[in-house]
Amino acid sequence: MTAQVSPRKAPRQSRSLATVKAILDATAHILIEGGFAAVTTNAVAERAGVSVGSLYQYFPNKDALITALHARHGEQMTAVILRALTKAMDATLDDALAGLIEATVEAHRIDSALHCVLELQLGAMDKAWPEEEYVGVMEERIVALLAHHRAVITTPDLKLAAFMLMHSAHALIHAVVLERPKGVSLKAATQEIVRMLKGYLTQPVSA
Amino acid sequence: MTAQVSPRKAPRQSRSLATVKAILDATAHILIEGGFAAVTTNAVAERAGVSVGSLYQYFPNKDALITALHARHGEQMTAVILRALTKAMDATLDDALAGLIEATVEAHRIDSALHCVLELQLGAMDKAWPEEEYVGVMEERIVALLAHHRAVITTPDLKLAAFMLMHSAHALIHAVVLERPKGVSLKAATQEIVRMLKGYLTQPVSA
Amino acid sequence: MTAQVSPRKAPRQSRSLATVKAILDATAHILIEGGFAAVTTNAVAERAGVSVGSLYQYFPNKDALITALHARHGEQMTAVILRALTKAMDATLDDALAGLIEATVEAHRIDSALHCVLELQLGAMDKAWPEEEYVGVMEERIVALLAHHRAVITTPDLKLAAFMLMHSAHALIHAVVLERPKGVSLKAATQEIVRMLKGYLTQPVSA
Amino acid sequence: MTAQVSPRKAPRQSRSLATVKAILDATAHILIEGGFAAVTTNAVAERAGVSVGSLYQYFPNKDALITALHARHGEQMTAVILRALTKAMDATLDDALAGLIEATVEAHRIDSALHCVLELQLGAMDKAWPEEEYVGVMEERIVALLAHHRAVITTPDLKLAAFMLMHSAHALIHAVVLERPKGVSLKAATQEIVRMLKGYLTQPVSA
DNA sequence: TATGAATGAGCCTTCATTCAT
DNA sequence: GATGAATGAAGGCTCATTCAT
Repeated sequence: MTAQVSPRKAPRQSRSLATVKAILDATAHILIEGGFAAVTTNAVAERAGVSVGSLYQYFPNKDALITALHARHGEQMTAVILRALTKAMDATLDDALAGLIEATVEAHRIDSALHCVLELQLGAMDKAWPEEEYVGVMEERIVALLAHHRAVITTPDLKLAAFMLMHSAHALIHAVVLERPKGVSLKAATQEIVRMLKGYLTQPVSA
Repeated sequence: MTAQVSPRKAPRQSRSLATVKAILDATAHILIEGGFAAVTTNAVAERAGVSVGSLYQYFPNKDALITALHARHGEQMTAVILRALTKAMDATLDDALAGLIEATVEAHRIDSALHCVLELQLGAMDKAWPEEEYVGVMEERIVALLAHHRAVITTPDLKLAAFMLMHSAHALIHAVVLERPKGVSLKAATQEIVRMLKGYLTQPVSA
Repeated sequence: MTAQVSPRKAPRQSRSLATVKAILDATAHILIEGGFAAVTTNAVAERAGVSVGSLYQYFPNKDALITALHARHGEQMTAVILRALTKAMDATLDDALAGLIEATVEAHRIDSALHCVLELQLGAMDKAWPEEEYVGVMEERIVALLAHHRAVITTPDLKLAAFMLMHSAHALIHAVVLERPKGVSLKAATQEIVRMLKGYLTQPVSA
Repeated sequence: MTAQVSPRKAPRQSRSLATVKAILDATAHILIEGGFAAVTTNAVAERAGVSVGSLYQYFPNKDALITALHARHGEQMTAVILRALTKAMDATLDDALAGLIEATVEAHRIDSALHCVLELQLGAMDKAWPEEEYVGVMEERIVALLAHHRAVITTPDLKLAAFMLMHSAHALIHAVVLERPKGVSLKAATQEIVRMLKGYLTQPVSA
């Protein structure tokens, strides 16, 4: 994002970027360790090694802090998944699903603690990040993917199928990453999810 | 829940019960209307028609209030679902799944607003309700149900299957109750969930 | 205002009244000593001998504090002046003016320091007290008084005359109370004001 | 004010002067538009088109800023009035008074908004401008003027008369410029003030 | 000299909790 | 037991002022 052409001006810019990063990282840490209630502007500033004043130079208020963190995290995850979606277009349905789930699992492992806390605690604010926008994009892409494999899919309504896929997969991946039952490997669990989705999509019509 | 036979003691006890109920109801209302931030002990007490002092007679602190509400809600939901589980033991797998999902959907509709808020905003506290205990019980019962239908189920690991079932069903029911895609009836959505689960459990092994 | 019939409940009420009074008095003291900038809610509460919390039990915010002080002061002053105006209706023009000015001087001496600070510093807020209401009433009463003495007054426009009277008298009284020139007694100054007003009202038309 | 002949040094000096002017102008604008509370050093600097750092190069602190603005404004007004006073020495008492009042009215109209805000909100600081010095000078000049017309003035104490004149005239002009009663023209109001002062100064002794 | 990011003391306000009545 | 006024710690945020560049 930052073209490093002018070596003279870069430090300035990167100082700001570094500060913003430090603040968001501090927010994430405190959010994970102490929950939403522990995220105070003073605590964040202190942990980030800056003054409250600086925090307010980059974020207009406390909510913006959480929102920005959410956005950053969401973008990271979305990027991973969308990349997988793109790749999936050139594969068999089996491989597409497997690639997608594996990528999503991977995305969730990036910062699973943060992901969990954000998902659980962000409702405490009047939803701020345009999550739905990204979700909408993903839904469309998944519908496209399914349409691409229309031939082998028995489910009639692809949009409904995408809805079912997204929600069940998300919940399962969450559960698997955070509280996988003993004795089950992450790999096995991932395969089981793929198996479930595959079964759902290609289920004999009469069933 | 506790039928008091003695006419002398009942009023006292029921007074307390009534007050506790009023307080929890008030908490629920405020939580739904104004979110977690709106739940202040004073607001709850006022809405419940009692003094803050009285609130502190029944709940040692604010967290206990939320925890109790959570517990009450959880018990209500669990009761509905466990009842369905019991009934399901005497039905075909299809009917068992249908009954279970329908019951869960129904349970979510009891007080979906509260359920949503609790699930979304309760992470804000260090999880207090012994949710896992109930979840554990339910998991066991589901495993038992699956075992009962072992013959028609192709999934080898029933514990893993129960895990998959619970999480995907929960997420889907949530999504369906709260943000069902346009053009899809609640009934259709419910049937689709059943179809998915059935497909998963009875999927041809080779697939 | 507070009918002291029930000796049981009175203490409660008077406790509140006493607290409110203490808070307003503290505000006045701090305002006089340190100016508007020194009036912080914490400082006021401390000086009043109560907690900030209590301050906020009686005043919704800092501005309300200043507004209330202004109102209390304004009411005190207005009462004194209106009483003099009533008396003045039954006197000669000379005595009426003298009585009025003397009463106003007296009113300004009630708490001249506070009066001064309020007048100077209240513009700092978006005018809160309905001062204009009282001023309007006074203006009407003065016009009435002048009309009563119409015979000896040469100024044609009584409303304009009232305007001139009020503003010049107010400014002069202020100046006289706060920074009377050396060698001039308060009494002499007061008489001089009366003389000026009398001269204005009864000035020969040709002049 | 300081004409710089040297073409080499002038730019420097005038740069400073221009900057100071810009800063004071910005302060005035903000003070008028947003009141005392809106005057922050950052806001002033931004509006003036300079950095806060530069602001602090010319003014040691915020108070100095306000003080300087007050001084500048006071000097402008005083200049206008003193000029009128000088002219008035060569006129009849009537013309002298009329000229003086008209000049003062004019002076108040130069920047009545600023004048108003300064007068109202400046009490918020520990009066900083040596207003009294200027006031003292004016008082002396007015006494001189009155002495010049001693023959037609019946008021015995000229110093007291000057005091009365200044304060009543100032208050009336203020009132007239800012809240003149409906139906009264500025000219008529000005004449009425002159009439009042004339009446006061030349009032028959017995009255 | 000019700049403006950084600082941090301190302000207003809220709210969980207590305790005298 | 019930009450609710009182408490005061703590949080979000502002802004005068400084100082490295």
